[in-house]
This record gives sequence, structure tokens and C-alpha cells, in this order.
Amino acid sequence: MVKRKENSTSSLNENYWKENCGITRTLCLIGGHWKINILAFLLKEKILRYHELRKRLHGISERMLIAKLKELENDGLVTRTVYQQVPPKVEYSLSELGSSLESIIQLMDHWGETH
Amino acid sequence: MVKRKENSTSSLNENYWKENCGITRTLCLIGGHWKINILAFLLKEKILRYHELRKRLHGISERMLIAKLKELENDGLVTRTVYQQVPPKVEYSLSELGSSLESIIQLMDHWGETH
DNA sequence: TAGGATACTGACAAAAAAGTAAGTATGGTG
DNA sequence: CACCATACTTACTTTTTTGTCAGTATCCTA
Repeated sequence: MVKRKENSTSSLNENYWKENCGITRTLCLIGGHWKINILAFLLKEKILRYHELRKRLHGISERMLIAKLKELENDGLVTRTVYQQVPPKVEYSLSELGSSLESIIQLMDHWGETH
Repeated sequence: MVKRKENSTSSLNENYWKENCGITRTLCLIGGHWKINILAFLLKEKILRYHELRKRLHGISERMLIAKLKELENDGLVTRTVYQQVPPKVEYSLSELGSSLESIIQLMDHWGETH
């Protein structure tokens, strides 16, 4: 995890837009690389284990998958359930908030397929 | 303009997803920083000159604005009209393809405002 | 003839995102 | 006791994106 500089022009500017623009807020949550793909798989398959996601997200590295899952979890879009057993078992699914993105995700998918 | 490496893992991977996933294709066109904000202003105000866009996009640099407008134009989302006069006058507006993103943009805006 | 207005362009540097590869933990199995 | 499976973690490097800032072109006006 690399922390961002807090006083870079980019950071300050991003904060301004997050405070003043709904689109920017939405994009911050789902816009990064992989995030919306993760959400889309969870939307389709409801519950997926870590390595099941990994298999579906062709080309993702473990580092990225973990990082993006953590962001999605911190933002409240994804729920992480840990089963106390060995070997470990962790399941991911959409939270209620995550599910509320369904129509956006479907529209984007449909638009991409038809244009 | 800095050109990307064509054989980096990221590039190859991006190509794979563009070919196989509608969401990724959509996100490539509207997902980058500023792009959807530009589209949103054009959606609202129909036609804007270069420096009018610049005033609205708080904090954007000229370099970024030009770069993003060029990407949007190359992707066929935005139409650029040059008037041969001095000082120069250039107008930007949504193409038909760009306008077809309206519902996605509105949904994202609405979602960001309510969540 | 020196600005002014508008829409850019280019070189260089900083910041952010992503890739690579090796390591951690733990109980069960051979 | 070595090894397996699963879900991560960490340090380091490369790639990509963005910021900064000075410069270009052209006709008009003072």
C-alpha cells in the first residue's frame, strides 16, 4: 500500500470535485481499474471466494485484487465474510449499497456492447 | 503527448479486456479523469468554447483539457468546430454517440448525489 | 509597433497506479 | 516432518498519468 501525498495538486483538486460533484463521487468508487469488473462478477454470481474472483479477472495480480477488494470494502460496496478454518475461506458479495449500482453497471455493459 | 508502451503487461491486458468486456470498453471512453465531467457540461450546456470549458472545469490544466478533448474527439464522443477567425474560436459539443451516454451520466450523477 | 485575445503545443518533473516476485500463517495429510 | 491449500502481505521497480510553465500563431486595436 503506497499512501498518496495529501498536499499534491492532484489530491487537493480531487477533494474539491468529490465535494462538489456527484459524478466524481460515483467515479471515485467504481471508476478505478478492475473495480467495476469485480462488482459486475459479484452482481452476476452473488458470492465468490477470493480465488474464484482471481480466476475470473484475467490478468489481475494478487496485489491489485486485494487492494481493489479492500477499497470496495472500505467504501461499503462489498461485504467480506471470513470463515475461521484452515485453509482459509473468504467470501465476497455485494452489500446493499453495492447492489444499488446495478442499473449503472448494466447500462455501461449494454452501451459498451452496442457501440 | 506521451505515448504508451505497446508491449507492457498493462497495455496487453487492457486490450484483452477491451475485446472481451463491454463495461471495460465504456470505461475506456468515459472513465478517465475529467472526461465524464466534460461530457456532463456539454450535456447541460450543449455548446461550449474552449475557454468556457476551462472556466467550468475547476483546477484543470490546459494540457489536460486539450488532451482529454482530443481523446473524446478521437473516440467520436465530441464534435469540434473551428471558426476561421482571429482571435480563434473553437466550439465543442456532443456528437450523437456522445449524447447516447446521457442516461449513464445522469444515473451516475444521481447516484453520487444520493449516496 | 507593442500589446491583447484565443486556442493551443512542448519539454521536463512529480505523483500515482500497476507489475513482479518472494514471503507469512496454519492446521491437516502422507 | 515436509508439503499442501488458501488468502493474503511486503519491498522494490516499471509504467502511466498529471502538473508546471514557458512558448507559438494571427489579426486587430491603441
